[in-house]
Amino acid sequence: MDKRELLLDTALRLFVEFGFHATPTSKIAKQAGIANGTLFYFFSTKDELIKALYVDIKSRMTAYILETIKDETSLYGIIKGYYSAPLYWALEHKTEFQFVTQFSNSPYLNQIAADEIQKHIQPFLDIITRGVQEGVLKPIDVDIIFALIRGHTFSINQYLIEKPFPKAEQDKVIDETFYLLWGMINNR
Amino acid sequence: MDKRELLLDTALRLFVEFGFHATPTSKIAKQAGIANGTLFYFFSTKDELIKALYVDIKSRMTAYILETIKDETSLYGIIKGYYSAPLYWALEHKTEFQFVTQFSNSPYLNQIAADEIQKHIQPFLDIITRGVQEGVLKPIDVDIIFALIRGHTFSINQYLIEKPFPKAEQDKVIDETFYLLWGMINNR
DNA sequence: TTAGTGACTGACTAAACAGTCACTAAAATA
DNA sequence: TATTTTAGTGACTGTTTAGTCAGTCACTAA
Repeated sequence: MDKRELLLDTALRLFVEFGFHATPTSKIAKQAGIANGTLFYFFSTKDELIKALYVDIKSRMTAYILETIKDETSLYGIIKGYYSAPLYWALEHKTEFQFVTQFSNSPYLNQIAADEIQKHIQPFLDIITRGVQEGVLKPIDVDIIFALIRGHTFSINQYLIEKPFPKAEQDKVIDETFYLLWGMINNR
Repeated sequence: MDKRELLLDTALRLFVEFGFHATPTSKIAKQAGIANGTLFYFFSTKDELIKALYVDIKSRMTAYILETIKDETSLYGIIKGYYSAPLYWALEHKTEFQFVTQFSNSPYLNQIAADEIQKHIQPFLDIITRGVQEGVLKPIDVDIIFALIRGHTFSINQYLIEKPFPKAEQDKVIDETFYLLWGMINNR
């Protein structure tokens, strides 16, 4: 791991544990075993570091999701992937997921360009639109369906964090909650 | 509005706009037109102010929800109330709701005693438990049902913020999304 | 009328902070 | 080999910060 990565990794853990306000750059550098000035060599300001961390994590998560669904052909399979892949990723990357949640619900999110966010969700919106057009999904506003699926993911992630299960049971929870979700949006 | 309230109100708006890290106590006092020292007369530290604000808002929201559902007798009505009342409250108190969201997803939440949180949600958990026992709700883990309802509320709140509708249409969205939610958890 | 109280003030301070800068050591390029 | 670029250092600084404190003032009640 090079020093830039090491800084990002250390910052991640400190931000999640103490919050942005209570994590000085000096503490990040010290804990990473890297000189103070090096942090500012890689990131011009503390805010830049925070934003870079978000973009970095977000793109890794997106890559994982796209990799997971790449062989799915049915709408059902793709939507299930978009629901469950983030959950599996979150279980393996708890701190990262928590950071993204923290960041997304803070005023920092406004500092990320709208199209940077849009580009991550657009493919999924297209899929939902197709689902509605083909009559597989209920004829509801696409943004509502999107919000519901995403909300479902966050809810169940929260549930799985608060009640840690063995792996096999986790899979069962994810499967069964998708079944509930699918029942809600699917056009029977 | 007395000075304590004025400070809380000013802090609320600044925290939501700039975040905890970028809102110094001096800025809060100045913007409220109150002396610096007065802030520390009412709140011993900045952290205390932040926590007091959370507790204050949370209890006002809970009071509103309980008031809304107090005459409901059916499980259907109560659960609908627990879903929709926060949404109506959030629409009238956007900044407050955003603050609670921001706070809840930050490490500050850990500083709030677990039983302080529990006391707000316990009555609702009891209702859900009754619903499952009576066979009105699907036989699923009560905490899952709770997580799903709460997640639904957050999702639709987000949707309503991003797509502002006229009042009549808002009501329609809330009603129809509750219908979807009810279909998912109700034991047909 | 005096003594006390609680709300409130704003100048002040010590510590902490983000960010700078002059400097190296090593690697890439010429 | 000589020169430039890149990665990295850590002591330093100017500013900002949370929090303090000595004191004012309106009011109360004995």
